[in-house]
Amino acid sequence: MSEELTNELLFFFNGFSSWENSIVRASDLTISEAHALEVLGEHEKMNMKSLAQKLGVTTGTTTVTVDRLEKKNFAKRESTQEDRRVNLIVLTEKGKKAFEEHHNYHLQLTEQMVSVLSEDEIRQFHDTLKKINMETF
Amino acid sequence: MSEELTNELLFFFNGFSSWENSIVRASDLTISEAHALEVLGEHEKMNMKSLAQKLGVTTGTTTVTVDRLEKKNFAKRESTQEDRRVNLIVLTEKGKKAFEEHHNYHLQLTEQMVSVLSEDEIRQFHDTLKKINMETF
DNA sequence: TAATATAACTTGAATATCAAACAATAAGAT
DNA sequence: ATCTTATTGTTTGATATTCAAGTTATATTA
Repeated sequence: MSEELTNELLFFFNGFSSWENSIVRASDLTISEAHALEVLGEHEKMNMKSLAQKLGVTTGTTTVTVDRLEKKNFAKRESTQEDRRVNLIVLTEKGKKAFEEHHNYHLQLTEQMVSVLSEDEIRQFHDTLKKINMETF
Repeated sequence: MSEELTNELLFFFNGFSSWENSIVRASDLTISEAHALEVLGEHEKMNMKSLAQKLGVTTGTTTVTVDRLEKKNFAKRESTQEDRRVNLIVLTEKGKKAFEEHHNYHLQLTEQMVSVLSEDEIRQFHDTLKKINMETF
């Protein structure tokens, strides 16, 4: 029952991961830089702690990643008056452009995935994902 | 149009990755060992090259991973008459058990995901995934 | 003010990964 | 048959990824 669905799901995740890795390797970003960029692109300003949480890694790891993003000029740290311990990370123009480009690849993958589906199937698939995301993750 | 669906997909993949990582960290396997185990558990015997391909890494990387699996007694290399360059990797009893345990977690996650869906939705979801997997990955 | 908590960084160590070079073996060509 | 080329897997050297634990600076609470 669930066995077959599980295998399809694993194949799906696996396919996505491989695709993602090959996209990233073809860019001038490393994997963790790309992951950080994906998150930062969706948020105007973000402190280290919430970025770390979103990425599912420790703040120490995030420090290293943001160091590199900063060195490569994709992002920069901004301090804030309210709490002087906090660093807000913002994307530079270069960072925003890199995010857009990366995001476009995601859009293209989505288009390719749904190209085999009918309008109805797409809608249904979207609804199902929403439900699962709300409930499970 | 595709924008929203893309975001749900990214959230979905992200949720799965985080879940997978936390499961693995709670076990006595590393991430790459677990990935190799996932593949090896589905194949009786597998040579290094095809294992590397399935994992989406180089054979050099796979050598290291299999070395550790072997050292930890989860798998072993077997040589073959037909082609003496080839190493066939097989799981030990301990490896098979670890695979089963890991796979059970996947089954549980699937159950949890579909618990919000109707019978019809589950069938539809399954069909859609099959189509996408066939076409895209 | 003193004690405690929090945000981010640093350090040291283990893993993960790649590209390139290498060794052993197989397959194909002349 | 032997010479050349291709393939399988390992090794090497380098970089990247990550964590846990400890540190520093700043906030919050008692």
